[in-house]
This record gives sequence, C-alpha cells and structure tokens, in this order.
Amino acid sequence: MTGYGQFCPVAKACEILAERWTPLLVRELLAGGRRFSELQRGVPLMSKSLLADRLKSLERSGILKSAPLANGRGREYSLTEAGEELRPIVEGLGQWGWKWVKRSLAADELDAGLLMLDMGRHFAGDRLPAKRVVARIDFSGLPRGRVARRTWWVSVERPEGEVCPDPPSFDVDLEIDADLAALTRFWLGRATLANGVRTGAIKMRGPRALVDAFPTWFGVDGASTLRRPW
Amino acid sequence: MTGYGQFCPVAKACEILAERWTPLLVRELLAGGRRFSELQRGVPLMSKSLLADRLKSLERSGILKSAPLANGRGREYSLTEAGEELRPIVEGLGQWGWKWVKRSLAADELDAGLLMLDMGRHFAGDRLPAKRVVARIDFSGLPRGRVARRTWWVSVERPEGEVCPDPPSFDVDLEIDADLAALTRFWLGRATLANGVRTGAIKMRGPRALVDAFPTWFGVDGASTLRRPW
DNA sequence: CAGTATCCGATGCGATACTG
DNA sequence: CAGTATCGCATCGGATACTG
Repeated sequence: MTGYGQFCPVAKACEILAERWTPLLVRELLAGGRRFSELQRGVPLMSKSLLADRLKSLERSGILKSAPLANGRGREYSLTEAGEELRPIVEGLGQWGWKWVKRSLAADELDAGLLMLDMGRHFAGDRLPAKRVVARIDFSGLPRGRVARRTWWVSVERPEGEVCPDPPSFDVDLEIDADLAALTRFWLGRATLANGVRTGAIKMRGPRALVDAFPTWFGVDGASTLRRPW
Repeated sequence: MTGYGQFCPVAKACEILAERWTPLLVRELLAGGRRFSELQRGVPLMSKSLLADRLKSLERSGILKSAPLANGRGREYSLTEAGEELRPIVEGLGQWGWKWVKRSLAADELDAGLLMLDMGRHFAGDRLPAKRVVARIDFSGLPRGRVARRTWWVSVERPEGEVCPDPPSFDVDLEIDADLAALTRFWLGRATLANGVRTGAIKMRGPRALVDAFPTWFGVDGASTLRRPW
C-alpha cells in the first residue's frame, strides 16, 4: 500500500508531499526554478530519473504544470496555484529547521554549488553598487568526493547581480578566500562575515569599502537582515 | 544515503519529517495522543514496529520526549517545544489538503474508527446539552476487509463528551443510521448533515430537538463552523 | 541538453512471533 | 498492554546506458 488509507486532509497532503526529495523539489520551484537542469542544480544528489519521476507525479497531483519550450527541446515547469500555496508550508519548514535542527554543519552537508546557487538568488537589488563590481571567491575546505568548482565569480551592478562558475569579462575588484564551512555559516545567519575574517577562515583583498559592502549585497529588499536560504 | 546532503534548513527539517507516517504521527501527538495505544488508534495501518521506531527517532531528533508511566508499564509520549512548534506546519498541510486534494472519498480511505476518534476530539464543550444525551450510531457502507465496529455511542453532558465503541450505562436518546461515506463527508465539511438525511444516506430517530442539535455538538469553542479533523 | 529505459541493490516497512 | 526481535519481501531510488 502506498497511501495512508485515511480521509484526513493531512494524510492526503502527505501522500503527495512527504516523500523523499519532494519537498525540496517544491522548494526549488518556489525559488523560481523552471528548467530541468535548473531544478537539478538545486537537488544535485537526486538522481535524474527520480527527478523526472517526481516531476511527473507532481504534475499528476496538480502541484505543477509544464509546457514544451518554444525553442526546441525540453519543457518549462512551474507551480500551479495549488503548488504556489505550498509556499507558507515550505517556508515554515525552513524556519522550523533553522530554529530547531542542530546548528553544526556536517562535512557532507557543505556544497559550494548550492551555496552559490542560493546566493545568486538573493541579491539585494537596490543596495547593490551603482557601478559594476566583480568579486572572485576561492573556496577551501571543499568536501572530498563531491565534484565542485573551487572558484566562482559574483558580478553586481545595480539592480542586477549574477553568480557564475566562469570568469566574467570584467576585472576582479574583490578577492575572497573562503573556507566553505565559514561562508556557509555566514550565509545561514549563524555568524557574521566579519567573524569569519577575524578567525582567519575568510580572507578578503580589495578596497576597504568593497570589503565592508560585500555582505550587504545580499538580503531581502529593504530589510537589514540577511536572507536565509529558504 | 539517508539524508539530503544539504545545509538548507528545509532539507534538514525534511530529513526528520518527510518520512512515511511521520507527519501523521506528529498530528496525533498534536491532537493530544499520549499513550502508545492511543497513538496507534490514529494510525491504524502503521505497523507497531514502525510506530515504535518512529517514536524513538523522533525522540532522538528532539521532537518528542517520553517518560515511563508511574503505574507500571508503558511510557507517556509528548511533544517537546520543538515538536509543538510544528503545529502551524501540520495544520497548514491539513488546510492545503482540504482545499486542493481531490474531494471524492475513495472506499479505502473510509475508516469508522478514525472518524469516531476524531469526533471524540472535537466536542463543543459549552454547546453540549446540560442534561446527558446519548446517541447511538450504526454504520452502513463500511469498507470490506477493514476490521471495524459497526456501532458506536456518543455520550454528552456539558461540558464533556465521549465517544466509545461500547454501550454506556445510559439509555439511548437518539439513533442514527449512517452511511460511513456520508457521515465522513459531513465531518470533513463537504456536506451538511441535513443533506445526508435528505438523500437517505443518514437516518436519525429521536426527538426533533435532539436531531437538530446533534451537529452542533461538535466544533471549535464559540465558532459556528465545524471543526475539521486536522 | 533533456529527458527515458532498464537494471539491480539497499532499506523501508509490514507481518509475525515473542516478552515482561 | 506496550512494546522488542526477527524475517523477508516489495518498492524506492540510484547508476548506467541510451535517445532525439
């Protein structure tokens, strides 16, 4: 038996949602993921066949819809109204997890790709510098055995920002050497960037003004607190 | 691999919660279930070994705590503060499920025991009759193959109410013959009781005043809407 | 790239039996 | 009653290969 055999709406919801990977896939869609490869970047340890399966079953359940892309191959996935209404639940899970799940980061939870993906989603558009600034981040402390780029570029020019694993065609203004765990702690709001610099886990080279401004590039519109990745 | 390998708090929360049966077990604890057998009544199709497993792992995760019962054997389970803070999430799932999951009830979702358990949890204390009233419910349309009592008693006397599968030592004032699907639809707020009576799916014998009052015995304190089972 | 198809192994989970 | 122990199967899901 695959369902729960209960009329209770909680049970019916859980039949759709409380499966392995499914809430994370919904999280990716809520975060704006639209293409297969884009979704895959958010759940790198999920096998692509399972990802395809889940996309199908979520479509059958009415959580998402998809349409073939105009230019040739692939489909575009997006949430239905029902799926969009899962937002408070997924956000609630994130807030609950942030508050209650153990704070220490295990080595196998660190993932530079996920970190940079999430940073790229949370630029504070109107607080970005008016003139283009490019930062290069070099990671240390990457977990062994997980394929990952060591070096990333963050390029911002109000009101747009971009994170990418390949060098942009602009000069680098700010160089950051970061222990992955330390930058992740910063990103999770568990530590300030300044604290990472103080302990030596993070090193920043560049104009003082840029060093100070870097952490302010990310966040929620107008809010002073760092946007957490959920 | 059992976890998700992500630092994201949504992922951390889902490692604990997005497992088969787990959200329903939390629902039972949120509803006030404290004893093993009581919890089991709320998830009758979950095997007891798995129930025991989940209780242990939820305790390790800090969702619930347990203590040996004073009088001999067994333990009492209850939510920790972390577990209690899952309430909005589980309620959110229920509301979402009520709104978005298909409305028709499959035969294998009908369960008289679950229905009566839930009704017994939602008496509208202050709207109950001042003098004791006993109703007997005889179900028809029970799904085959699922062990279930056909007959139940509902006994109320302000501000207390009780549902039980054995006759109380009071006379029956109100007799109800109910198709299980019809009463479940009523309970889910998908149809009025009067509608069930009109279609013949529900028959009530007793003083007119009691017939009319019966649906008002259940609900949330002071609210006019029926309390849904989540 | 954007999936689909196939295969196979781990483990999740249910059934049953056992215990104080 | 309130669990624990054991077993065995099914299905979930990951790996790999294949396709337009």
